[in-house]
Amino acid sequence: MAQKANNKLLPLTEATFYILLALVTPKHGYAVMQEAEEVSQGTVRLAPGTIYGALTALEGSKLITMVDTVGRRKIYQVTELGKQILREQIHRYQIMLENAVNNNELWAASTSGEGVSLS
Amino acid sequence: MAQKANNKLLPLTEATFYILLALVTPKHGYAVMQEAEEVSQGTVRLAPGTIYGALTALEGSKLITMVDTVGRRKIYQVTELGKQILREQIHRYQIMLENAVNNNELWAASTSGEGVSLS
DNA sequence: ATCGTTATATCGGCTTGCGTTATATCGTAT
DNA sequence: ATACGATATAACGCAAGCCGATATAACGAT
Repeated sequence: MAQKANNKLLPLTEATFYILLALVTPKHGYAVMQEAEEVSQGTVRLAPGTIYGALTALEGSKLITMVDTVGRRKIYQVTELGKQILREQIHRYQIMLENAVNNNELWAASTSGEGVSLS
Repeated sequence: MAQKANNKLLPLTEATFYILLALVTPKHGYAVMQEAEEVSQGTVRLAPGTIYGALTALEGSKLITMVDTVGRRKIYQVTELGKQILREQIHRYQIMLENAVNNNELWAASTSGEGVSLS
């Protein structure tokens, strides 16, 4: 359960996060692109260059591995290391959300005393 | 309430997120540095260059504004736009977490190292 | 079988963000 | 008053990440 040593690879970008998450089940680049856009509810859009660059980098870092090739399609899958990193990133998101939701000022209506007039 | 128009500024990096969050209450650069590191439980460490660069950029994007100067200290505070962006980013995190926790494969115990079993 | 269309991957450049280092100002003690 | 340590800001350069345009392969239609 030692999850402290890998922090060289953190934090993940949103794009990388979705790519890794999609590859929990094996698939090829184009499919990752589509799934990421779908599950993110359209908040992330992976351009071709983004995904293949990321895929190559991720493979270099051993977070994903190529498990098969179907025609010219390369099928990738997240490694155990990749899953671990993913879980650590999730934890980071949890910390951020805790801080955010506990910040009353952030959610309060801005009619209170501060009134910073926009110049 | 989906504010879709501001998405030019999203996603925020983790560093930027914590800076913005810290500036919900006005403070100067160095203080932001300390608070971010504290509330993030040490997961983010803002080097000097990181924070002042970000501060300048953020001011340019009108996400924060300088509300006062105390000696040579510049006191910044998040603007209403900044808060809005912050909330949108929080929503993005929520979506990511939902996807992650619902992914059973991710949390399943790995039986034997790398299962290269194709589906 | 050939052509046209869609799917899939690669390359190269541009932008942005981050960290390192250098510099200025403040507080405090003697 | 001055010197020293702590606090605060700024300028610079490198690397990473993201995207657009482009090339190649597969597939269906005629």
